[in-house]
Amino acid sequence: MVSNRRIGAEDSKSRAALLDATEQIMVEEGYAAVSSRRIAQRAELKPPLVHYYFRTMDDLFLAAFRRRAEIGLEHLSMVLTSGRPLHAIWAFGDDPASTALTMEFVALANHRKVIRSEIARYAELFRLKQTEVLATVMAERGIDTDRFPPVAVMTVMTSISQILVLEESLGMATGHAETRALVAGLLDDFGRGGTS
Amino acid sequence: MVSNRRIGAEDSKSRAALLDATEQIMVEEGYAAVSSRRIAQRAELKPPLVHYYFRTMDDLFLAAFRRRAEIGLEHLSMVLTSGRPLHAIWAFGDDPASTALTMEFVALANHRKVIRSEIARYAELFRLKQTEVLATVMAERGIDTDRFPPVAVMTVMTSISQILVLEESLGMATGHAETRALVAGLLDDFGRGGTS
DNA sequence: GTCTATACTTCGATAGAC
DNA sequence: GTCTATCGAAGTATAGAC
Repeated sequence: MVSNRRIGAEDSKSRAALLDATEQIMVEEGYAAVSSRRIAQRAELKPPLVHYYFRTMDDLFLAAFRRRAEIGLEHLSMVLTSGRPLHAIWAFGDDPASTALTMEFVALANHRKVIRSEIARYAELFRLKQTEVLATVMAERGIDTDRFPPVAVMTVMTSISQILVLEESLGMATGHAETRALVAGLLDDFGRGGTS
Repeated sequence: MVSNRRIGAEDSKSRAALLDATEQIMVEEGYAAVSSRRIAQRAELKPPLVHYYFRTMDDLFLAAFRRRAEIGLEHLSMVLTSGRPLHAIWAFGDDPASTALTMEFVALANHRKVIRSEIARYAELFRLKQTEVLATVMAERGIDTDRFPPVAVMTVMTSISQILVLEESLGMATGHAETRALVAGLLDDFGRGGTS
């Protein structure tokens, strides 16, 4: 049975504060540390307010994810029209704060089923958008896109940056400097228009 | 103040059952779904038994992680002496079940500080062990290890397989087939002894 | 439109009986 | 070596006051 309880306005200041608090707790302590009480405490509001603005915790997480994903899409659009699109694509995935948050949402998706499809949907959007730009650059540089399909190169780039950020958050470092140097070198080669 | 409460034997059947249950819940529902009551229910034991065998939940997670990591190290040792070490390294990281569990532990580490250093320690161990074998193979094949440091290649391979498995668990597929084909091709090239 | 009081559930953990 | 009884804290969510 669906509840008829009233729900707070979307442009409320408190609502935004609750979403901000949610993000902060996720990054600092992990998604499992997010609870209505902790969020309210962080936002300096009363716990039940969480349920006034978001009917369930799923609704809260969904709203937090969508807000962040939309910001990311806008950011990506801006950045891809910059002078060095390849480096821009790499730098985009190499941002620790946003990657950490993304990985928390992915972990969250494992036991919040309603989150899963939304994450997958946006992740596909990001990949396609980035791949589009990458394909253009690769074609311009005369790189063999049969041997190196842009979508595969894009997937590899994303994988590397995400895992590097993830490992660094654990305090790992083995192989990181070498990997970053390797990627930087390859990006420079691609940028100059090597044949492989 | 340290509790003097008694603790169960390490070779107890119930203790092993509790660790099994912990793993199952982590994979199926995420680490946040693991609670002493849920574990006991899954293992068909009484809830307080969890605290009899593990003083705290941190102790439980630590024991679960160590047990799995040691199994992984043994598995890795066996696999690396096989006929096709490159493919063995790749296949090792490309195993969905173990990767899913690993990613849950990583997510868990974000708010269970005592887990973090243990995960990092084992992850470094794995990387060094795999890199050692990779370096030997690359040297044999005459691959330029200055331009492609084995530890960087190893980091990249691990990144790709982990992210592919992770994304697939979300229901994503964009770029995966192309990426797997690209990796397979490169591994074959490396295996045959290309110059780059 | 916003917040408070509160019900109900589940959690981790301990002491002590068997 | 295992289980019962139980405490205090924290969780989600709702009804209703302001």
